[in-house]
Amino acid sequence: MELEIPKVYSPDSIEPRWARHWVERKLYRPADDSARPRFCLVIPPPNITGSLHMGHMLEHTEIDILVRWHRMQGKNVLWLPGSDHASIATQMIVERELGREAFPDLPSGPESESKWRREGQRLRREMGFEKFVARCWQWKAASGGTIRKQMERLGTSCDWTRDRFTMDEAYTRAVIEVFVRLYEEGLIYRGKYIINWCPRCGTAVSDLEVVHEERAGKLWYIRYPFEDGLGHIVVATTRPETMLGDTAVAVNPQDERYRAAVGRKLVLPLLKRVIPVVADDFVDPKFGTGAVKVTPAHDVNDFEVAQRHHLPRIEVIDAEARMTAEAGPYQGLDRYEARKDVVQDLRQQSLLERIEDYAFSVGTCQRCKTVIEPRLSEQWFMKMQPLAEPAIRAVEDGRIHIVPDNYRKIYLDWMNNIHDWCVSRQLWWGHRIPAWYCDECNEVLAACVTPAECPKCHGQKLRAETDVLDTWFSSGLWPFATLGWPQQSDDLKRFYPNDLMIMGFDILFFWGARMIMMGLKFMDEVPFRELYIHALVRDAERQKMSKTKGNVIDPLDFTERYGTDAVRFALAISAAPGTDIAFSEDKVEAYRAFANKIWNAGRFILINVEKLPDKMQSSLGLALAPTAGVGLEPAAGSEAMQLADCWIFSRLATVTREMNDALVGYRFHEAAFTIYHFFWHEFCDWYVEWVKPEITVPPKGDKLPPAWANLARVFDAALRLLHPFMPFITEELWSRLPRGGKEASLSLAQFSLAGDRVQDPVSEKQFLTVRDLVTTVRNAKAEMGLQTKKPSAQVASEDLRILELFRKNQDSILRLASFQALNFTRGRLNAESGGVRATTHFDVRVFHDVQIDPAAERARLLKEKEKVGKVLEQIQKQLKNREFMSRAPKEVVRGVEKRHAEMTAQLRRVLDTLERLG
RNA sequence: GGGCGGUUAGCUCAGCUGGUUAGAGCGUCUGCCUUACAAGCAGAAGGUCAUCCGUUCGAUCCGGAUACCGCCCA
Repeated sequence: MELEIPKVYSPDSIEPRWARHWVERKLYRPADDSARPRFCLVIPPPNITGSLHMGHMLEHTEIDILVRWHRMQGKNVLWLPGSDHASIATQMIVERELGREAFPDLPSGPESESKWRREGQRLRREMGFEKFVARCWQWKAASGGTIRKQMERLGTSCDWTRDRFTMDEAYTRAVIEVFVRLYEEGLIYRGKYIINWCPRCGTAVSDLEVVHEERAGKLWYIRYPFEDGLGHIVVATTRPETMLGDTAVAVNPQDERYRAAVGRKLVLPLLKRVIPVVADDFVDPKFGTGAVKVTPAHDVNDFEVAQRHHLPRIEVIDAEARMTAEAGPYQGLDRYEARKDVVQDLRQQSLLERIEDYAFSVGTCQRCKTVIEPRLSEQWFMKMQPLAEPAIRAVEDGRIHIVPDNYRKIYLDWMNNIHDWCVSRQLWWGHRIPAWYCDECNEVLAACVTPAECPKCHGQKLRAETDVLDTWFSSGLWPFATLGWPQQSDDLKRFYPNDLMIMGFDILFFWGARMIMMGLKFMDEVPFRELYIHALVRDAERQKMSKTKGNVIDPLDFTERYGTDAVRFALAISAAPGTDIAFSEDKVEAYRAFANKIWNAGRFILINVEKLPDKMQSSLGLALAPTAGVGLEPAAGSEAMQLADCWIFSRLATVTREMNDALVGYRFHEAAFTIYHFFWHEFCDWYVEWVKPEITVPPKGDKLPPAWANLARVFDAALRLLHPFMPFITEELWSRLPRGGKEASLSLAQFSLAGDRVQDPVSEKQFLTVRDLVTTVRNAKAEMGLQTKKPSAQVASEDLRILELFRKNQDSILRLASFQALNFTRGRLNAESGGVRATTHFDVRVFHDVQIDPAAERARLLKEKEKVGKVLEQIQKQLKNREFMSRAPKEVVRGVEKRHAEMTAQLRRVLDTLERLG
């Protein structure tokens, strides 16, 4: 019979079964017509190209803990899952796949990668829009569900019947609706500005998608001669090849050195174009020579300078980062080849004054790491300031609460310095911008349905926009578009605004900020009440995990080896708000051990349940029936039992409250630690050990012993508290307990059973005193080398109540400390024969027949003397301090005084013993 | 350049608004296969809370400076 419950917990035989069960039974659909309070959040949608990484695992663990916790508190819970279409990433993957099919025999490596990619891009254009997008859908159907499968396996308790995708038909309608409305209100506009261009992806990207990197570079000092042949100006640049597009040189108007030069003309080296010297405040006199070249078509700042001074904009670098015809002899060269040639030519013409080493920051494409080319380009933009203002107010006035608090500042900072957002992408996979150009009157129009004719000139020649929208445009609508918007659906009415959003810091601006702006704009209400920013999972050395470093930990690999519960718990107990997590295999191992501990506690109980007569088993089931759990209280038992029961039930109530408090504040680590400590070091180490005799001895009569009811209830309650953290093992053990009713799942049961009325500080204190005695004598035994012996002991105290307490609990004390007999004496013990331990409330003498090493005993006592002496010294200093005595609160002073008495007595005893020892 | 965070045991981290002897996991050492669990049990060692100055009766905690490390933004 015992073979049915293996000694070692093996999650792999249990977790997949429950994972399937939870999904198949659709347990996590909210009730349709619930009067219960609700709790709702939407997932930050993982993208379809991804597979689950440690960041998701943490995010989903945190969300799932909260969701299960709320659900177990009786709330009507919706956690809505989904994924986003990842415009650039998906297109890249599909293109590469096309390229691979074209050159299947190339070895893998970066060279082949770029060849595949280039060929894929060519093939895409060749096959055309329709076919390519069909191919993307095909890929999505085959590979886009990876994360969903992984999430299902991990037991994520979301409502899969509401799974959403950003390119679903309904969702797409929402995206189009939003675009058209914003366009009609003038919040979306089209224009030619400097944007971030990725030459490799062949598309514009937003500021947020550019990653700045410090690089070692050079500063080239170039001479620009004056047209009149009288001298020259030296300009410094990090990008000499862009000089071909210069249309001016700028200096600061306050700069004395150049005052006379302003207004004069220069001859642009190499191309011999005549350009003016202009004065502009933007120029930093301390940079380089204080004179900078102005390249309006290839630099944001220069673009603005050019606007102010009405300078022409000459494009010298094209979409593939090659030099244009405007670059004259350099036409067709790649930007870096051109740099080399330009520098060489300048040197030859003695126009290169010097070259300095210079560390500069360069923007790279978040996707492909290619250096971004700032480029003049016609794109669609979104005006952000009008949208940002309400979003700022919502956070400032507390309608949205950002946790941890420091992110609030970061959010506000970003919002206050917001720039317009380039939302168009020169890609095919994504939401096509619903705009048309009239070839007859040049009108630009946006509409939800394809217009038949130009509303302005009634012309028929309408050309559809081919650009798609930035993926993040659609993500901004996620909290309401997933619920059916623009329809006024029931879900939308019931679940908007969401209660919470949990996301990583890396997407605070991409998503969090934009969701807030869009929610306020289109729903006139915040998208969520709280925004919790979770930490970053790093490796054991606190390094960021990255594929290039090769330090990525695959959560699924760990899950297979250690169990989902162990990985979840390791994450949860490390998840202090605002602190990154140093994750390691050691940690997961430690919490696998915890799972094993839980398993064995369950094993102990279940093995012994089996031994109970059937009748008692059903009584036990009744004791655990849901109705019986209300206001959980210990059943009356013997006096000794009663003490442990009152203690553990009281602790249970405290632990429950502490966990609730911790979870309200997103202190996952605290909640996890609280239940860990309770389960292992209180329930297992003390309670189970205490009640063991009553559980393992076959019960007499046919009434269920109260010890049984109590043990089962505490275990049951502990499983409930643990469930949000370790859903699998708790579900398994809970389902194996005898039970009166037939509940579908622990995940739908009540979280907390213990009410505050079982709080019992007196019993708690008494129990701790008894525990103190056990620990003290165990310690004495160990230090005297008596671990294998079963000695007797004498216990003395001046407090008769303590002696009485010990006497009442004598049997348990003897058993737990492994002693033969105890006798009790009023007063204190002297130390003549050694083996005495003194504590604040009692003394203990361990009788022994072994020779105690007097030197070791002496050393121990000297150490104690020193320790106590030090503490005492501090206390005395405090007590002598008049200011402390008069100013500190009375309780604190009283506490110190009490402690002074205790420590004095203890020191005296130690000195005594030392003296007797000789 | 602007802003933010960190520095606590050998390692990784807790320590919630200042108040008894600063905690945990892992690691280390000692003794145990005690009939739930060796992924375990019992016990132990290990910290001038980065440095300096200040506020306070009292500072790991509050303020300032320094050093080192890290992050974000431009």
